[in-house]
Amino acid sequence: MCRQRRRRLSPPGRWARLWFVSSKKQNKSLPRQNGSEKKPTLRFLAEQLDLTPATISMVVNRAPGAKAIPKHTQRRVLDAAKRFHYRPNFFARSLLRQRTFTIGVLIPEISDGYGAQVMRGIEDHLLQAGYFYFVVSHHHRPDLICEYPRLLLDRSVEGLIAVDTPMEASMQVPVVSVSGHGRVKGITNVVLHHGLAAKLALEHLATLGHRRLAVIKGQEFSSDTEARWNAIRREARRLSLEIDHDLVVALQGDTPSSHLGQEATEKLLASGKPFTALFTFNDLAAIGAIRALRLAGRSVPEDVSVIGFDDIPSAEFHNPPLTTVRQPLATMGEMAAASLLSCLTENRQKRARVIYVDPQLVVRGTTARVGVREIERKRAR
Amino acid sequence: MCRQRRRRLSPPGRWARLWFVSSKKQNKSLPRQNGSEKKPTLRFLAEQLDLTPATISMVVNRAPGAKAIPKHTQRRVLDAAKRFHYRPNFFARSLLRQRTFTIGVLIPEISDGYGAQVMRGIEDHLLQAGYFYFVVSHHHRPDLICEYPRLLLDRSVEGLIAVDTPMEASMQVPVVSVSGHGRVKGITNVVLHHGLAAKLALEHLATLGHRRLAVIKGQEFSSDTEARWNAIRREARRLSLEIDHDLVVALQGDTPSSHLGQEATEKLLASGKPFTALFTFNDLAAIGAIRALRLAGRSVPEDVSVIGFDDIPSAEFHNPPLTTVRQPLATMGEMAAASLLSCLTENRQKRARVIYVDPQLVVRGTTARVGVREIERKRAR
DNA sequence: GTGGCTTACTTAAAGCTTTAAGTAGCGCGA
DNA sequence: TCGCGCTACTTAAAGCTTTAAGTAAGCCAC
Repeated sequence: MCRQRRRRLSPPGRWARLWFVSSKKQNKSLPRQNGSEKKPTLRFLAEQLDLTPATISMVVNRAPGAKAIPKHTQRRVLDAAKRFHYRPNFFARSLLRQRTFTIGVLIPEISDGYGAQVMRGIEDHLLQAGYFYFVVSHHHRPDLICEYPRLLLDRSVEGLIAVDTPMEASMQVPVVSVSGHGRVKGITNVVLHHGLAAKLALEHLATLGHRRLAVIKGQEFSSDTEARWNAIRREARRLSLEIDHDLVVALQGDTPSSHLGQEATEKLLASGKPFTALFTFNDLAAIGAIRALRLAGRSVPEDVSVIGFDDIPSAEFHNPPLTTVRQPLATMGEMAAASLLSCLTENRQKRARVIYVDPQLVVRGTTARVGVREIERKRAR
Repeated sequence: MCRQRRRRLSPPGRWARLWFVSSKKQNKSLPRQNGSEKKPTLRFLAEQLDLTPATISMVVNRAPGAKAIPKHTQRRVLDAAKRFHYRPNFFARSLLRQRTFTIGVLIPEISDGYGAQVMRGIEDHLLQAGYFYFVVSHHHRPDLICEYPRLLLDRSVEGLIAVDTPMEASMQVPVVSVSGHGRVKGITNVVLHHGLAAKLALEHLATLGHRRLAVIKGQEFSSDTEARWNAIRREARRLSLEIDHDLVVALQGDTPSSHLGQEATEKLLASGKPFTALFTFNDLAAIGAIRALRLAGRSVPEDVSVIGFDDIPSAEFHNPPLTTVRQPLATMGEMAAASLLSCLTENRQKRARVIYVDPQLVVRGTTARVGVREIERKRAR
């Protein structure tokens, strides 16, 4: 059956057709009860123009097949598409093409400085490349860490970015980790060069004359905790800095906050062991630590030097401005996104690998030459 | 044609069928070249079990129609679904049901304290309700503010949440604003009670003896700027606080940062006009302002009291801790999400409205009784 | 006057799920 | 032996788009 022909040949046929069309049209284009106009579909457009959906599709997509459609028909189609604000249904298209241009992002918190910075990099890259993303924050809850990847896969994300989040190997889509837990088969990992970070921080402290160092480690669940601590120990040994067993504590608690750093520091002080420098797992903790030190009557940096980690935006404007090891968090997010997209577009079987990024020491106001009393003590020896 | 019957009746028919099935199966279940197993579909399951997709669908969804399916068949289906890790295709389902359980969120930045806090509330509520969301941050770029809503609608989001982002009225989906620009027809708006905010802050300052107030307004593009400034003026008049024309400046610049507050404060100081209190548009600006004041030799709060706005997480741990007007940002995000979802599920034609939330004054360490010099000057009068 | 080319489309299937409506076969009662 | 009702499913359409393959009509050439 070729409607077009019939129409050309027989006006009555045409009228019949038009009657049919308009009765259908009523069904289709009437505002729905709930008030919002239904979106126009290819078929609706086709009926309006007395063509078939296939034709419309080829024209609006400028598909190769559209070459066979004469210019005036193309214009007719394009005009109608504009007039009715036609936009292709993303889901129908995804269903057919098996592409969704959607990525899932797993992160402990979006709302703290760390997560937010990484997200910025991820977002930048993804949106620019025409991808959208779902974010889910799991607050380190194991049930959510297990469930969310499934839910994201249900929504046909094409890939996953896991920020500071443990992942199993066997996902059906490419996965890139930022600060991932160890090497996992098939997962590309963007991680900081912890060795360099430790070197930068500890050499800085050593140069300032510090010998007795306290350390606040991260929580168990954080991917960086172990690697960083190992790097610190190694570096301390190399520089013959003392790290007393009692002067190493870990952050306790799930929600990122300076309170955790404050509490950890109180433990450190309670040990009674002397220290002149403190290296914390992140800036948030450093800021809390400074408060604890001050409340205990020690001034920063005169009595104790403090080095943070991350360089979150508020570090610079803290009083005194925080000396810290900068992680290029936004860049790491960007790299993760870029790496993931290249997995998707290029040869899919790209080797999983580790991408190292270099930290940077940012010296500000919370580190200083070791205090006078300490110097005197050293001379006495 | 009833395959099942034929099978039961004639073994040869069954073999033919099985041969057909297994040849098809090969097509379907073979690992694809790109390495990842294709996801099993209803049809695949149906072929495995020699049933039709409809049956499988009803069973796995526990649809009313499944009552007619005997238990042992149900078990067979459910077992197969589990064995092959069957998960329904979200897109096919959305296409049919015309529901996507997806929301779009428009926000200037996710990565600053303000945006991140609001997002936290939004995310909490949305994920709990089974919705996912796309976030896009537009950095106040007009082209993006115009384009992103369209892109989100293309992806069939069911609603939009606009955080501090101007929106037109005519979206095809429900829209809820947080700190929206003015009243827009059809858009529900979650806004702070600016009158109360101004009252809390200025009464606090007045009680401390301050008379000469400087103000840092927000940028033009920020929705709250005007409303808050009007409220401050009204309240200042009521309390007969002076606000010299030269002691009102606006933040300049697109990227949220304490630098903007520092620069604004430098302008204030350059005017040469005296002031003993400063009310800033947000905490970030307050923190920058404190730095500028200190660099100019004025201590906070001894010489100048500073009040911020928002109560971002770092406010509490600033040194000195920041006195500020707390916006319940996470709650506002939650309310926006809740309001949007109720639009979607309840009677769709819910009246657009304004939801006011109350700020709270958080007195910390950056406000104090007006300084000695100022008191002497007052006495001299 | 028929074969073949061109033009301008159309057809049909695929992608996957859901749902109302249909039906083959069987057992039972009249 | 017909009809009814039940069981256990199946069928077909809908939701919207894309694509390869098909084709009606007209025209030209031989």
